[in-house]
Amino acid sequence: MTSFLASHTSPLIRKLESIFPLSEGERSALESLPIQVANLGPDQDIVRIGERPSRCFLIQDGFTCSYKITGEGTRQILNFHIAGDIPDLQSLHLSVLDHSISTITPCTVGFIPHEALHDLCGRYYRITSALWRETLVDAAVFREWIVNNGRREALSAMAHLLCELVVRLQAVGLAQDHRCDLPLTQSDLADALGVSTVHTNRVLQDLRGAGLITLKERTLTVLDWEGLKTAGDFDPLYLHLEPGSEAA
Amino acid sequence: MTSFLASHTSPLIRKLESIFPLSEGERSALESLPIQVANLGPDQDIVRIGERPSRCFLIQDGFTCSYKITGEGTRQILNFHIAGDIPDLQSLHLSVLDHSISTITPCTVGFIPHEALHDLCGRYYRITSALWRETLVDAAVFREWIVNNGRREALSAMAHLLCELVVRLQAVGLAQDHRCDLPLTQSDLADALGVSTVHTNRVLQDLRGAGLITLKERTLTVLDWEGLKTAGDFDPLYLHLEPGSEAA
DNA sequence: CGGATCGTTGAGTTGTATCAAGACGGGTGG
DNA sequence: CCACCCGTCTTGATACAACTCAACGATCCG
Repeated sequence: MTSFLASHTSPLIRKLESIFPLSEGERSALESLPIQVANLGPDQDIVRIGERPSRCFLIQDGFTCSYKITGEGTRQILNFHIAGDIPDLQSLHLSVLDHSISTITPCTVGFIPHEALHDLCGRYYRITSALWRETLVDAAVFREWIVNNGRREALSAMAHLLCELVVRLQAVGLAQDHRCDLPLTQSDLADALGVSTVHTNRVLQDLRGAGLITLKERTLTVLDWEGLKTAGDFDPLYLHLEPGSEAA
Repeated sequence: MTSFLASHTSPLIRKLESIFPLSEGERSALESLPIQVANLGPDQDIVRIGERPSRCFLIQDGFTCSYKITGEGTRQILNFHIAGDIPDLQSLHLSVLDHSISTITPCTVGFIPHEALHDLCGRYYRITSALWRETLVDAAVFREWIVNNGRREALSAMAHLLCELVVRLQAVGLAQDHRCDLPLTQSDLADALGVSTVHTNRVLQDLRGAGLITLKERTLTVLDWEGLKTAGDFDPLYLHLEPGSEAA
């Protein structure tokens, strides 16, 4: 189930290269990061709240989500993570995890020891900056989700979430022409928006009825991108994408 | 209204020292940061969404908040900031601001050029780590606010928010015995929780009626700390405070 | 003293939750 | 290969949390 391999850092290298061109030394340091690849099943916790991890993981394939469970037992999803993301990069400087992260689909992930990352950051300030920036973009997404959960009604919030997912998937080549594989259940979407699954179902029907999307058999197609953006009050500014990777 | 002064970085130095003891070099580098102090009036934007700032600001005194305005014109407050915070530290690596920050009370802030911070970080990896950590704690607070807005009812969310404010104020010496100055209007609280001001008013009355708090003339007193924590489903883990600064 | 801001209250409305039940579909074991 | 099961999606009926609108009281400040 688990194997040691060098040079499984390509999703990370690609991401950093979209921010600045890597030097020889930077590239080879990244390529020689020790990384332990694992294949995980669906709906399986990767790390849990309260733990003190000694490594981060890089998603190579699949969907994961960060979440918390309230005292009343309801789940709130905090973010979805896709290929190229390092969902628990924060654990590099926050010793205790304040949320859990679980797979949604089966996933391939690569574990990288904190020690190796600290070593890398100590030597290359630009890589530190780039990794720091990654965590700052995550924070920007959290901010937008506060707005989504606090000030948008369910229909608008759903439209916004779908816009975000399409743009992010497009940025890593997992969506084309506003169409993508979206392996989320209505219950996952409900827990991301903080609404019930019943209401999620009705909201999706409304979006379909308005001719904005189709969503079946885990495939999302945006039929009317401008309409969906308007319905969701969506402005991709907060995703801080580099020019070029943005959606039309 | 604005003056140049050296050595106005003491709130920052105190904060970093709570994480690790500073070396001679680190301390003197921090003390010699160029900082431009300004006194600002209440309800005044410090930075605005869309701007590309070339400096960060450190709060020396007063309350500020980060916020966004939705397409429908409603405000969502994303976080409150108090003395010692650097609310737009993220602008060091994200060129465009994705939200605005405004004063609530009159404030004293110190502006620090990005250039000086980059220079400092390039020379001292531990300071980089500490500043990075600050932004990670902010992100952890955003995560908790997603839960607050998504999965808690207004009464519970209000209790949670008040718990957070008391603990954070206590950590910087601005609250004692679960009592503090809280210069927020009900409208501010409403915009933080994503509810209407009318409902905020009623929720506060419920908390008073339950004997959990008093709140008048801008002074919050928690009468029943355990009760408020329970009502708000509050666990301070996500604030990542150092042991010692935590509330009882 | 008048105006502005903030807090409070009541009445009616809307968005969303809950409960309950059935439909659909894919996988598994007999 | 069929029967069954389980997770997911869907629908209807009812209940509740929170919103809006409107008005009024309290304070503070110029």
